Amino acid sequence: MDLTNALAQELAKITQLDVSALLDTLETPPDAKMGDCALPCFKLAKIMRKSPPQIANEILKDFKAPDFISEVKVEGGYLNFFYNRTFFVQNIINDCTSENYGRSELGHGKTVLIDYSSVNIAKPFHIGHLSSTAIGSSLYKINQFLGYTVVGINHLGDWGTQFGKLIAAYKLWGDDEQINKNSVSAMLTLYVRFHEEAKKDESLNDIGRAWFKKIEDGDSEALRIFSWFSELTLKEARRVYDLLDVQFDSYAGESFYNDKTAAIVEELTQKHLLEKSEGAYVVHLDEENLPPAIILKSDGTTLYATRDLAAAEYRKKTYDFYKCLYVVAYQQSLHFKQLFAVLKKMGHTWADDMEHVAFGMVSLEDGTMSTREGKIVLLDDVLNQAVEKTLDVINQKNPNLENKEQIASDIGIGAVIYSTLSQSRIKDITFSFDRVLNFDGETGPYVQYTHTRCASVVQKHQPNNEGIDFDELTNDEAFAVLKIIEGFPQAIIAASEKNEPFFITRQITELAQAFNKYYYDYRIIDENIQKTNARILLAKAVKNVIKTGLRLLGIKAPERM
RNA sequence: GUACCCGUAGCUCAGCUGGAUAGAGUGUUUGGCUACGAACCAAAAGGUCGUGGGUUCGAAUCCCCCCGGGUACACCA
Repeated sequence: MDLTNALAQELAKITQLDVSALLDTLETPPDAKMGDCALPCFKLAKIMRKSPPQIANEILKDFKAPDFISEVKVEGGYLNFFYNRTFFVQNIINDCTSENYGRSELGHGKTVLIDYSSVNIAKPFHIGHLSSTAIGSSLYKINQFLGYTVVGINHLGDWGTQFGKLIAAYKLWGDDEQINKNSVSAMLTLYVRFHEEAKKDESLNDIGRAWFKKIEDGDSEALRIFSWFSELTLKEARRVYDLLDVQFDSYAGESFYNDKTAAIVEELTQKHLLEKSEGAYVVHLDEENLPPAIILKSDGTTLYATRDLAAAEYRKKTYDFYKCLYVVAYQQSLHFKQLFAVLKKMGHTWADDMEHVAFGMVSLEDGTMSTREGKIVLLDDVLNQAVEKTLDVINQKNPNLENKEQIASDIGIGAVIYSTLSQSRIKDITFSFDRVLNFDGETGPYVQYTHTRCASVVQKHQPNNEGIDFDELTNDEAFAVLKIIEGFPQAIIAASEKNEPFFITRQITELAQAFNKYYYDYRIIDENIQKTNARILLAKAVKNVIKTGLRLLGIKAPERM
């Protein structure tokens, strides 16, 4: 039962206003002491031509408090309602101890596509890739929890002249043993060396282009080398994905769409959208106030945008998505605007169902990252350091803990994921080890710690059938905890609508804070069995909601730490 | 030059479609482990919400002008 909704319906009877209008107007007071729900009467003042306090008093006079409201007060122009706490507690507590609390069938029968992480073949996995991976993966879990059918797509960066160059470098200086041993870092070394030498010797670029042509033409040697590189890269990526608990349903990348671009060019031509301009073929987007989208280069070859058009059509045809999300850094926002605009020009109204889920860029304290210059922080290093630090902390605080390595991994990696999902995605991040490895305050370990506290106290309690004294949970501190829990399902829906996993991070962090306060002010297990049962129920609820929230972020919730 | 994004406490960030005294964390100073986990809790200090206008009963929030920072803008992905 949604209390705000119920209250709006009661108020509608008196004020003759629309329930939905009242729902929009009702708000939560800034301080819990003022009330649990408030009706500001300022807007009504104009219509009713009376002062706001006067209106509030008149509504109060006619208001017959239903059983879920215990008190109503007028304060200034506000009408403040207090929930009947006993009613509230009983209403919420049973639902929220279920694993399915917050789950819904909202998205039943609808498919959400999420394009995220998108690794580049032969490029290292660095912290710049973490945002897309963590945000995308979390959105995957969130939408799935809301009943959507979700398809996770890793749109591989596996097409382009660069791969011809890489093969050329391999043919010149490559060492199989080195590559098998050091995988991506060996490939990167080759690639960097190629660029250095090409500065001195222009002809190398021609060799690179020739090798790329061979890939395009399906030359067996070129393909063999390339797929070998791809496999090695993906093997490394998959190891990281396993650590981060990230899954994909498709690895169809750029090369997959390469043979589907001709149909796009054909379609654009038939629809008279393609125009020749400065040697290239473009779609003009003047009406949309955007620069033209280049579809074919002067030499007749395709571009990234062409393949993305092909991918969009393929995805719509294959999955008939309800929504298609591109979790890609904001640097590419123009590209996506153009992509969506071209699709609309083609008559694809479903382009409105596509969305660029943009996020801020990650930079280092001494500037932007650069793969070619080797100025990067590898995700592996960050994860390893985080796990190592966790192990140190465990050895210091809880040296006899069983299964230390696994738990250190859950917490260290959780800390890293939490830190990327702890603010609105559009904000830029300056990477700092100090910040990521800080485990105090609003951090992953803090939330996990609260979870283990709950787990620990719940485990100490002997189950019984002596009954539950729900009034034990009506004090301010317990009530504050329960109100946050009550808001959890809405937070999940909001996270899905706005594509902001951070909404969940915020919700469970606030929950942990409220519970930790409660935990210090009240003893959970004491002689009074009925009261103890109630407090244990609260701990179970908190444990359950934190666990669910963490799972939606892709973070583990250990029972001990 | 054009477009988009960002600007809130020393630092990192919340603040929902406008509402009551702008909140957390961190850092600094200080207090709390002989009862369920101190990766915790509590207290102090810290703000002309970048500037200036406008709309409104009411603006951190909406609109406009500036200022500062970032990103992107024709054949890379």
